[in-house]
Amino acid sequence: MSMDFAPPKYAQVMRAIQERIESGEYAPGDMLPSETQLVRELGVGRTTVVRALQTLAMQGWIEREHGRGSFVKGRPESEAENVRPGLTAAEQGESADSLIEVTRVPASRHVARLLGVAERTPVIVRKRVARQADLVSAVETVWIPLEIAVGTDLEKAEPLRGGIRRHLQAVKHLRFDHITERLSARKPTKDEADLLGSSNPVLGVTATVHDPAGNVLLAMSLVLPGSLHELEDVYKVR
Amino acid sequence: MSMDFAPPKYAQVMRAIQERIESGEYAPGDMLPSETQLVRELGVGRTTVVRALQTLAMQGWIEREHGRGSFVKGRPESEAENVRPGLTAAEQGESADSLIEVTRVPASRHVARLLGVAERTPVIVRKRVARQADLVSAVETVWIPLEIAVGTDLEKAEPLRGGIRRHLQAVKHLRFDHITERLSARKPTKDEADLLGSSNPVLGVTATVHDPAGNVLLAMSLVLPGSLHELEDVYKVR
DNA sequence: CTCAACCACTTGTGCGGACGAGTGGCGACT
DNA sequence: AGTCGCCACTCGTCCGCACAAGTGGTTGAG
Repeated sequence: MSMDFAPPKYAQVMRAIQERIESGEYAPGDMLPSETQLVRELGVGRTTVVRALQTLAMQGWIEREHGRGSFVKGRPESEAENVRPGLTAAEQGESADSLIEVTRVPASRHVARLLGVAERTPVIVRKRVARQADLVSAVETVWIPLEIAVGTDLEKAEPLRGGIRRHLQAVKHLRFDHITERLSARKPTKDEADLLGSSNPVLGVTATVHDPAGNVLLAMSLVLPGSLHELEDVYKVR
Repeated sequence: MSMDFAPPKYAQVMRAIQERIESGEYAPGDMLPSETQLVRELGVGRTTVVRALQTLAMQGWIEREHGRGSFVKGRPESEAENVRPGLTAAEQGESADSLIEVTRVPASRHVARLLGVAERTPVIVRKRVARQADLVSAVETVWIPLEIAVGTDLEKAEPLRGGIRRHLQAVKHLRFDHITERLSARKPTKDEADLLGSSNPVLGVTATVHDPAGNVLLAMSLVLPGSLHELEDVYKVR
C-alpha cells in the first residue's frame, strides 16, 4: 500500500506562484493576478489563496498593498545562505583521517559554564579537523555531557559518518532547536597553530546547542583560520 | 474627530495569550486552552483563534502538536538580541570627538567592488571611532557613492547626530532593506592599532547596505578588538 | 490479562460568504 | 479646467461550518 501524501493546497498554490516567479512569467514589479482571479484559475477557495499569498509575503517573495494588489519582489535571498559554523560542524560527517581524539575529561571551568554542569564533571570530548582541498580549514572540539552521550556512539573513537546531529536524533530522539554562537578574534594556541599550519590570527567560535526547552545538549569550540571572508551573514533590516 | 484604530482581533488574541505567558499564568510546558475553549472564552471565531495561534507558533512562543494541543515554549529569544555590527554602526549617532575625517577619494579596487561602481570613481569616506567607557571599541569606515550622498549632509565634516540611516531616510527617503556582512580575523594595520591602542588580533567586518531592489547604498568596514565575546548570534535550527 | 475497536478530544486544512477599507478611473457637475 | 462623488476593483479581516487526521483513554471481546 503506497500511502503518498499530497501537500496541502495552500502549499501547492505557493509552489505554483514561486515557479512562475522563477521562470520569469511573473517578473519583479509585476502585479500578480488578483485573489479572485487566482481562485478561478486554480480552482480553490479564497481562504486558500489568501493564506498562500500572505505566507509568500512573509517570506519576502511578494509585497501586498491594500487596495492595489500583490506585487512580485523576486526570490528572497534565503537566510539559509548564511554561514552557520556551529550547525555545519554538528551536521558534518566525520572521517577516519579527520578525527583526532575522543576522550573523557573533567569539565574545565569554561566548559562547565557552557554546559551548565558542575566544574570537573566528566564530559566527552571529540576533537577533529575539517579539511578543504587538503588544507585544514577548521579545528573543532565538541564537549558532550555524559548523560547526553550515554547509549550513543559519541564516546567511541570511531568516526560518526552521519554527523553528531543525525546520530543524536536517530539514537535518542534529541532535537536540536537553536544554537548560540559567540565569536572572537585571537592568536591561535600552539596546538592550534600546528594543526592549522600557521600562526596568523584565527576566528574563535564558541557554540552551544540547545533543545526546545533551552537545555544545553552540547558545546563546541571552532577555530577557523582568519584569512578573509570566512563568515558571511545577510539579514533584513526591520 | 478622533479616529482611533482597533488592532485586528487576531492580534488582540495574540496579545492576550502573550500576556498570560509573560505573567506566568501559562507556564512553559503547559498546554494552552484548546482552540474551541479560546473561541468560547474570547468570543471570536475559530479562524481568528487559529490564525493567532499559528502566528504565535511561527514566532516561537508556543508549539502546536496535531491531535494533542498547543504548548507554551516561553517568550522567544528575539533574534533582535543578535549583534548586528553593520546595522548598529549605520544607526549610531556621531559625536564631535568620535568623527575622525570626512573626505572624498577615488574608490579603491576593493571599495569599488563593494559599491558596484567603477574603480577610481570618487566616493565619500566617513571615518570614526566608537567608544565604550573611554576605550575605543571599534574603528568604522563608511564609503558612500556620490549619487547617494548628493543633497545630504554626508559629505559635511560635521557629526550626524541621528546616525546615517536616519539621515538618508529623512532627507532622501532611502530605505534600508538588508545588510550583508563578511567577517574575518586579522592583525590590525598600524593605523588601526594606534587607534585601538593594541596590536592584538581584530575582527574585521565588511558590510554593504542594500535597498529593497538590491542596490548598494553604502559600504562599511568595522574593526573590532578581538578580545572575547564580541559578537553573539542565536539562530533556530530548521 | 491483552489487545483491538471505539470514542472524545485535539489540531490541520478547506470552503463560501460577508463586510470593511484603500485605490484609481470615469463622468457629471461646477 | 478643476473638482467632487460614484463605482469597480483590490486586499484585510472575520465568521461558521465541514471534514480529515492524530492522540489518548475507555471499553469490551477474546
